[in-house]
Amino acid sequence: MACETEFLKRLHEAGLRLTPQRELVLRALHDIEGLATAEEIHHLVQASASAVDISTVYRTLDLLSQFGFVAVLEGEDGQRRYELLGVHGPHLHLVCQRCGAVEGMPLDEARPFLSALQEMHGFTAIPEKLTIAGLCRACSQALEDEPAG
Amino acid sequence: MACETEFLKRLHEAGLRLTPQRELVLRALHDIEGLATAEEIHHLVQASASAVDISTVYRTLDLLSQFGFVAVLEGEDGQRRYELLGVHGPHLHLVCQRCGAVEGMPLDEARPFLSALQEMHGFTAIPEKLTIAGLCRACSQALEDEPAG
DNA sequence: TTGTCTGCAAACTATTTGCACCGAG
DNA sequence: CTCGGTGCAAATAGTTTGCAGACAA
Repeated sequence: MACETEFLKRLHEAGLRLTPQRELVLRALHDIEGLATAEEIHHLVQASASAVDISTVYRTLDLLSQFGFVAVLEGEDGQRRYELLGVHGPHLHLVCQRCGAVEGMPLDEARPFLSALQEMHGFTAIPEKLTIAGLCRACSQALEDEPAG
Repeated sequence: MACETEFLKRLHEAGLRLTPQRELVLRALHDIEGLATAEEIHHLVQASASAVDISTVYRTLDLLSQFGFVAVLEGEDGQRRYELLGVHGPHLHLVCQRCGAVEGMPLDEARPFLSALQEMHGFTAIPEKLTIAGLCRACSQALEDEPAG
């Protein structure tokens, strides 16, 4: 986990410390390999250290997002999801509104679109934040077959 | 407001009624011409009828979104924003993370990208839900001039 | 010692729900 | 008379905050 060394460095720069709790949150994010809610992360952390409070998880996630180590996404259900950046290469998320599946899409495929945003609107998108709602292949097919959904 | 006639029709089809409260919510959405929180809508409605409760606003917004008349977006601050569809033409939103400005972008400009999603991932995006976080022209310039932000 | 970090409990906030009454068809 | 709709109040649920004690530099 090279991310841990990076984290430690950034913490030190800011006069902060790398505590076991913070390590565990980082590890949980690393293990999950994708989007996770604070509660899910908390759950995973508690498997190793049951005394860790969820408020500590929130505080650590806040720290990690300030450092730019994790992306924070607003879910359709009003819950935030967190994801460790830089582990699986830059990507954005396709979220199916029907089954909830989340597919990662390499950023390169969106590059022309993001450039167009820049050129036509002077808008610099933050791709880690980009979440696209829609229907996955399976679900759009299912809805075609049975339109009375 | 042609939308009102449409709304009435859909309500009747479902055996529901067009009440003054529902009319006011629709009018508020129409007047705002963009994204608004439930609270903002409630505020506007109360200017005409101070007794209307915010729970009624929520219930009406829910109804409108079920009918596909309004889009519901999750804001960065954990608040939902609502927008009447079909009034300003299909568009998506560019939200500046620094100043909070929201710019509308015609859907046509995103069409190639949405087609690519379909072809490469079999994913059918719901463009009304598409919110792109980033920096507007002014703010990205401001950050360049003064990187110690 | 100095300051950060933590767990706990309580506060907050946006949203949802239960319920009794009102009112249109 | 029958049901849908409303306001009110209370419940939820995710997240944030205040605080006293624990702990590292």
